[in-house]
This record gives sequence, structure tokens and C-alpha cells, in this order.
Amino acid sequence: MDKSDARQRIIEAARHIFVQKGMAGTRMQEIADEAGINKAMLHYYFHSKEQLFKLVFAEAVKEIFPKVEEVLSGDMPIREKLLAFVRAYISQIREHPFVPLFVIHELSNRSPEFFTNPEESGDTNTPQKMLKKLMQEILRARQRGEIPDYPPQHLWVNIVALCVFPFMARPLIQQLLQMDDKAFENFLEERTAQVARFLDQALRIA
Amino acid sequence: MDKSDARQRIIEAARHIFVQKGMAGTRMQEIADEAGINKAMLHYYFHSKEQLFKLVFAEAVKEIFPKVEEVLSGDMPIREKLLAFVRAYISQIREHPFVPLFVIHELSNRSPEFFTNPEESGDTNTPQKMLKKLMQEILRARQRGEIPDYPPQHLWVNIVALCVFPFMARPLIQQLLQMDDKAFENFLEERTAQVARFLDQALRIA
DNA sequence: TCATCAACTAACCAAATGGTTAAACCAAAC
DNA sequence: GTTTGGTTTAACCATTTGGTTAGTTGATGA
Repeated sequence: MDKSDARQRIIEAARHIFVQKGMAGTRMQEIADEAGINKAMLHYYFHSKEQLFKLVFAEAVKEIFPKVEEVLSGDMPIREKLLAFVRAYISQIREHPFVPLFVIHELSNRSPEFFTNPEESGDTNTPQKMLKKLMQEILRARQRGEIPDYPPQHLWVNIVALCVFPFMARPLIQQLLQMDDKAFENFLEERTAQVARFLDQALRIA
Repeated sequence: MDKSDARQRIIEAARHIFVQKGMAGTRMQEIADEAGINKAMLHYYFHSKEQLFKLVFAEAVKEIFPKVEEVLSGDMPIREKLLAFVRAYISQIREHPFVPLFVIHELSNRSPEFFTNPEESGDTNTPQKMLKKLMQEILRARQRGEIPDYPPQHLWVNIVALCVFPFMARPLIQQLLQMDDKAFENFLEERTAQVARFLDQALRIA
């Protein structure tokens, strides 16, 4: 069975509107309208706005956490690995362009433990642990002289910034660089290659 | 005279709360409380929430637009100029760490022309024009072989991303890299030097 | 001393909003 | 056919929220 397809429609509508307008800016009525149902149905399936929001938010967090374990856990040289990460991550974000801003904005006024994924709490592959491993890998590569000696945390933040920022700051960028929508789409097309190249240069040893 | 200091207190309170919670998440009552006045006073000085918001927002936009004309209009070589920009811009953002996320978030649901600064409309030094000049300068330097041939727009976005992203994504970064507040402050201390170095490397000619 | 006017307040209002309720609908089980 | 139980709805409710009003205060100037 569909397990009631209204439920699914609600989730999709909620997701669409929450991501666009944020928790505070979203009206339950608007979600109901977009899902094509009565407002009371929202409370039938999810009892409160808060609960519905948490569900959407948790989903969103998963979408921006690097789902790139294969890339990071492979055993290629660090430089290629980081470049592969860039490609995989940009492509992932591109499928959910508005999610990073949404997550970061909502996170900014909430207690930090709000987004520890509770479901897979026993899992050893939590993003934090994966990242820690990557940091160590970067350190080792650095000691072996394969890349310049950037502190791993800065290097990591640099990479993520290069990947994610253009999606978050789209309206600002378009305004400042006078791009219309088509120009910006084109800009995004080039983006993967350009970030990869920029990073590649920055990783060359002196 | 003070031109009524209540007015000033209102603006400061509004700024504080709007920046933290966004337009939709802000309650007029909360602003009134923080300003230590009656809610009706808000409407006495600024007649609507929208108007008060616009004022705060316009102020905020100015704070994140690069106020670094001296740096950009100087005539040092492009590489040093870009490095000087990084230093000046990070230091500017550091004084208003929450403003970039605020502006970008509010911008994301508004018509793009919302933030064209109307006051100095006759001014020739609008940020767009300054940027255009910088783009051309980058192009020329590139043709002269002083820097690698990154498309100027990508290079520009890269630089801004490296400067601004850590401030916007602070809670995410702290969570993922397991930094407490002190560790993050320390991270920011190092940031200017690290971004400068990363950029410097990326700008070396092959 | 009194008129004036900006600054200020308490009380109030209408609309919006998250949430509830009681009843209706409707397909499957008996 | 009737009962049953999940699904759906219209109407309703209490609170919140942006905004207003009518009136008070208090300093200034004639």
C-alpha cells in the first residue's frame, strides 16, 4: 500500500516550503494548500508544526552531509581524493541547491545538539568520525610532503566553502556580478572544473 | 540633542533581533522589550515592521559589501591586492559575524532589486562597478601571465567564499569538526593567515 | 500662566495562526 | 446490510501578533 499517499504529499509540500521560507516563515495553511488537503490533516499525520519541521530538517541535514563515503574511504592519493570529493560534493549539492542555506540558517538559532542524527547512533561511520579520519590522512600526506602544510581543518573548510558558498549566496552573487539566471546556470556548469583546478593549484608543493 | 535616544535604542534592538532571528522570526514586542519601551513607540518612530526591517537590512547590506575601496583602488600588483583584500574583508566580517547569513537568508525570498542602495544612486562607485573594474584588472594580469588563467568571476567567488563561509557556517563547522567555542575562536584567529596562504598558492603561476 | 507639541503609555482591535473537535465518509470485515 | 476503523472535512477555539487610538506627560515658549 501507499501508506496513504497524503502523508507523502504532506512531507513533500512541507519540505518545499520549509526549505524555502524557514520554520518561522512557514504557515501550516500553505503546506496544506500545496499538499491539496485540509489543514486538519497535517495535525492528523504529524501533530505539530515542530514535529513536521524536525522530520524535514533531519532529512535536509542528511542531504548536505557529504554522502561521499566511497570517495573518502577509497585509497587513492590524498590529492586525487580531495579532487574527487569536490566533484562528488558539488554534484550532490546541485541536486539540493537550497538546502545548505536552510540548514545553516535553522541551525543558527537552535541548540547545537539539535542535529545529531539519533537513528544511527550506534553507527561507527558518523560524519564526525569520517572527517577525523580524513584529517589524519591529510596530516600524514602533509608530513610525507605530498601537499603543502595547511592545517587540515582549514583545508577542509576551504574545500567545503568553495563547493557550497555559490549555492548559498546565489542572489548576492548574481546581483554583484550582474548575472541573469542563464548566466548563473552557466557559471554553475563551469564551477566543478574551476574549483577542482583552483584546489589543485593550491595543493601543489612549493 | 540626541534626536531622541529612544529612536537609537530601537534601531539597535531591532538590528540585534532581526539579524539573529530574521524578519519572519522577529516579534515587535521583543524589539520593544529589548529597547526598554512600549510597543506603540515602535510604530511612533517607524510605522511598520516592514519599514523598520528595511532600515536594518539596508544597514546590514552595507556592512557586508566590501568596504575596501582603498584596497581595491590602490595600484599594487594584482596578487598583493587580492591578498590585501582578503585581510581587509575578513577583518570587516569579523566585526559583524552574523550579518552575512542574515542578508543572504533574507535576500533569498525577496525580489533581487530589493537591495540596490537607493540613496547613493548617482554615485559612480557602486559595488558593481568596482567589481567590474576588478574583473578587468584580473583579466589583464592573467593575460600578462602574472596569475593563472582562472575566469575572474570564479576567482572572485572563490575568494569571497573562503572569507565569508566560516562565519556563516559556524555551527555546522563546530559540530562536524568537534570544536568548542574556544577552539573556534582560535580557528578564526588563524583564518586570515591561512586563507591568504591558500590563495597565494593558488595564484602562483605553474 | 497657559497653550503647544513632541514623546510616551495603557488599552484595545482585527487578522492571522497553530491547533482541536465532532461529525461525515468510505472501504473492508463480519 | 451493518459494523468497524482509518481517513477527511468544516467549523471552531485560544493565543499571538502587527497595528491603532485616545489620552497623558512634561518641557518650551509666548
